[in-house]
Amino acid sequence: MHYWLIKSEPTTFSIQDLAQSKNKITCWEGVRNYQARNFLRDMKLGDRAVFYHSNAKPPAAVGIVEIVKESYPDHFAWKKNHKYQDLKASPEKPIWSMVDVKLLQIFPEELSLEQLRGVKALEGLELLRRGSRLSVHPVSVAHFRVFERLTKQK
DNA sequence: GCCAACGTTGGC
DNA sequence: GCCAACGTTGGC
Repeated sequence: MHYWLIKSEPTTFSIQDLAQSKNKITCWEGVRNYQARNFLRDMKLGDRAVFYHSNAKPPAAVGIVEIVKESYPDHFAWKKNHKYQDLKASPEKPIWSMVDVKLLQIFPEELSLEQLRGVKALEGLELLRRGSRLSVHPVSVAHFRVFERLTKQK
């Protein structure tokens, strides 16, 4: 099993929105960065990911999701006038991928970016790297365990 | 609203 | 293939 971190702006799609989705499952559409897309394609059934609210007040890790469907074409890329439309994509040449994720847990208390930066055991986490913008990236087992431990302490 | 740190585009 | 210009992300 592998672990990941996925970012979403809560004004676009928050973890509360996920909690209210049918079966608490959503497709993770709209990734338009090749590196992030490639990580989506590496995701396997049963993998878990930290759900992170970017551009939020405060930015914070807010819960855990499970991958319930492996990568498949992101059809929003050829949906006319859609905000995720990419004119170079088509059903024959999808370019972009998405996965389905299911909510496992909403943290009882958010783990703010500021708080995470203070955790020594999280050193090296991509999210905390200066200038990091990757909206999907791997998290080591050790780092994932730290998130679990931090939520239990509450 | 500012701006650093990217990633992408396109001229050459 | 280089790189300037531009657009985006996302913390602050």
